[in-house]
Amino acid sequence: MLTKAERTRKYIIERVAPIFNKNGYAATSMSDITQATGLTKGAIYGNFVNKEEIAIAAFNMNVSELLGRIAKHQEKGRTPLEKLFLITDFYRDYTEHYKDLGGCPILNIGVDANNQDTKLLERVQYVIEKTQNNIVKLVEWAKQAGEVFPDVDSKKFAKYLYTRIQGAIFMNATMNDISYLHDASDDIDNYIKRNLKK
Amino acid sequence: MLTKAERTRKYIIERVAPIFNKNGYAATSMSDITQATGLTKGAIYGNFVNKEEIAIAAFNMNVSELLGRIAKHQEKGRTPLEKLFLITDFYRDYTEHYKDLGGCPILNIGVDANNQDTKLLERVQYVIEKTQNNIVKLVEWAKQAGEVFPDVDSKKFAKYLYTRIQGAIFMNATMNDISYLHDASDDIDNYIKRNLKK
DNA sequence: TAATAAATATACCGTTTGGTATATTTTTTA
DNA sequence: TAAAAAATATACCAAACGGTATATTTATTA
Repeated sequence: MLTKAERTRKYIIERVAPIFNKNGYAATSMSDITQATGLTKGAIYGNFVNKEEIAIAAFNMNVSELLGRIAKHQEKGRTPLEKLFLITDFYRDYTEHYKDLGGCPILNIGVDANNQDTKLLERVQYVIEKTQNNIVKLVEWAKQAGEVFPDVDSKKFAKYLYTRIQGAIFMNATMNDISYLHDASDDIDNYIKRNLKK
Repeated sequence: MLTKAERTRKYIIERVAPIFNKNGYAATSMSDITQATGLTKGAIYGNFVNKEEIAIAAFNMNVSELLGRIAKHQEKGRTPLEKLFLITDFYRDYTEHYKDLGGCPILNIGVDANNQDTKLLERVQYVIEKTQNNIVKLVEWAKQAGEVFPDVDSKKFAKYLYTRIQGAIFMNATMNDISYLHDASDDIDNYIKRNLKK
């Protein structure tokens, strides 16, 4: 069983994660945090050394939540290629996830932490690298399964997929227009069908 | 000739624009502004009603500077198709411009102003809309010039181009890797050659 | 160049900031 | 259930926040 402090810590992060994601680091104040949690500064600083640690924990939670949802969505597919298509499929109704997470943590914190917070930026970079590697693994698996041409540059494809989606996420968020995500998903699907699929 | 106030106003904006672009609204303080300009609060508030007005003026300057550079780069081309290719060509060494502007104002302020500042967000949306319309006009011109197939969906293409580039700008900024921009430019060029060009 | 107007500097305002020392309460252990 | 430990609340800190009233300086006009 979790200790009281562990439960409180988790509770704080859950409550605060969407706020940091929406507002960014500087625009999220300690009083925002006490207000959202109903706790006092004593409780907050008893569980975190400073504001930055809360922001990092919040980002980590947002990311694991997002990646968890993608992984769950991918369970519908059996073959690696099916799982690949389920990534773009996930982002087709990203707005739903967008709402309760308070936006895309990679985009929001990536931009927010740039020139501001080294630790946070390094975490963002790590997550992007890791996510791209997962796509690489999927493509390599698809090669072995004979679903994809063996000469495909899986790293280059992973970067393409990720970048195409992130651009669409930004445009969707800024222009409040879901079609950017739909078009991106369609594009990537067509790319796979034309250039990867045997 | 400009009045003293007009010169000061311009000077303040020039000095402050990259700071707002890098740090975002909340993380840029009035003391950052007085420090960067060497002026006092009296001088600042004599020329602007509040911090938000400075931020908007800074964004406007960053955008017109960026769009001005693109327009200048496009002057090298004569036909509409040449001018289209010069857009992607511009972004191939965007890092250079990235440095002295303090990043891409559309990306940075688009993300920063979301959920934070309505006026700024509306300005970002307006600029995106306008920029996309410029691409639409260019494609329509290319159609009339017989360089591009008449059945091309110019609006959809403009959205694609813009989104593909913005994604690459984000990835370039976050991962500090120029290859994202190179690949994006190459992709778009190939797309034009395969789907637009007669 | 003297008077007027415009622009900038100074000194201050109340509020909020992130953070902390300590008192109190709650949970755990014996 | 009593004592010890852990967790939370209270009350406070100096510094920084955005903003303003007014004094001083600099430009402009006559």
